[in-house]
Amino acid sequence: MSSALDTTLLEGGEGSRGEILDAAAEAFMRKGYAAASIDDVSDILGCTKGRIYHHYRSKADLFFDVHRRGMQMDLQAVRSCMVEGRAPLDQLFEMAVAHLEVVMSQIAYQRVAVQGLEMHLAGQTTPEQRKTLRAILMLRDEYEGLFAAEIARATEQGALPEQDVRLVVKAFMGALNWTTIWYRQRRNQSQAERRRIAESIARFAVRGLGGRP
Amino acid sequence: MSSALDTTLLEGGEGSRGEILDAAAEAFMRKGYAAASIDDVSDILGCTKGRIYHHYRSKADLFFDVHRRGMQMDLQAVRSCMVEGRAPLDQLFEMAVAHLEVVMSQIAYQRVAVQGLEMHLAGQTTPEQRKTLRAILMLRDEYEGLFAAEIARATEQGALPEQDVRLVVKAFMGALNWTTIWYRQRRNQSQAERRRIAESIARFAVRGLGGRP
DNA sequence: CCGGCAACATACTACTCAGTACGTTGGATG
DNA sequence: CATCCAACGTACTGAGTAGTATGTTGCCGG
Repeated sequence: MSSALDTTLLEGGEGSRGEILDAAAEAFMRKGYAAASIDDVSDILGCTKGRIYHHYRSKADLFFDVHRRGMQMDLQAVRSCMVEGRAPLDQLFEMAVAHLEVVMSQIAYQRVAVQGLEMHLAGQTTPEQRKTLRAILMLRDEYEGLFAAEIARATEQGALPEQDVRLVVKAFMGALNWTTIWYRQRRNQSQAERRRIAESIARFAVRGLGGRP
Repeated sequence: MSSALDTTLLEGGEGSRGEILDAAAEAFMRKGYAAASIDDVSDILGCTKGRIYHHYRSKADLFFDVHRRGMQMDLQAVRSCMVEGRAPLDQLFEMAVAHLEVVMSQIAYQRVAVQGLEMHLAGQTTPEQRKTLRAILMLRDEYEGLFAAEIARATEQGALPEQDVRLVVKAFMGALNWTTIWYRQRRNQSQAERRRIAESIARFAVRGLGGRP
């Protein structure tokens, strides 16, 4: 007898809601938010719009849920790889690798998350939806803050040169997140190969900050 | 008595076509390709669709022209900053700065160019349009190739460690192009301030390759 | 065994918007 | 001064789609 209103919980991935989220992520990735229709999503699932509108009040709400889920994936992966006492630069490297592995394994959700970020400018939303969007973007700020804090720690310890953290963290995230744009899933691509890609990009990002290789 | 069919020339910026291009870049930046309507473009110009369809056969053609123009801006700026005999890492730094200054000064065109890149996956185009899109994406490959070649040169000279150039050039471009997503034009933002931002990001990118600061 | 509700499907409506067909005008040309 | 055409404006159509109103079904508790 689970509550039918726990939209904010992270059950996405199980049950009917989870299937809808996966299909929506796929559809939004392929065509983008505006071009993807609700019928596209239901076609992927082999059902009709009725099912989707039974669970979500609007297309925007569905999109936001996919976006939020993508951010939660990032947050969980990166948080769980953070350990006390590790050198900040090593920590940053591991965080970057963790982020990249989420990007490559959950490319649909991650591309949607980037779309949501771009959508920020286009104010094509109702006031209530803007509130929701704000909340998700705060999740993103919090996420970026994890990296920024680690950069600041490294700087305090003298492992990085003094610099504008607000600025370089953008470049840092850019080097990582650009992967959502060029990366394509290959068949027979081993876990090890993805790991190699993640480490290469992560090494680039940490070196970019001024960390010695 | 200028030819009325020289669509491929880079006259965009002058005359009626140039105004349409500017307005289209603005509209596509604000709402994205799918969400922006031709009427949005004509509203910006204070005219009607008639004017636009007199110059462009379809919305996609207009978008492609904006995309192409954006790439031409990049190519011109970067090519004109390349000089013979300069050390590859210095060259890369200057190229990155040039790219970033185009991004910040022509944010609309550059955001559209990134959209066009993302659109590649979504095959929402006719066969003829796909051909056009291919041609523009080849422009982009050529552009990326300028950076890749310089990275290879630096590696040959021992200024950079051996690494997967195909991969790191993606991270390099990512650090630069991510600027199209977070950068916002500020009033009273001096040319010097923009220069400082460009140099910070460029320094990050070159360092990421393994170049000594 | 029966009422009730969650979880859908079906069948619509209203609206946006790309593209078109055609009218209008002003200036260059002869 | 008549003609012609580029450069628009006006008015319309058709297709696609978000959202809704209303069935239908199967399961679950009493």
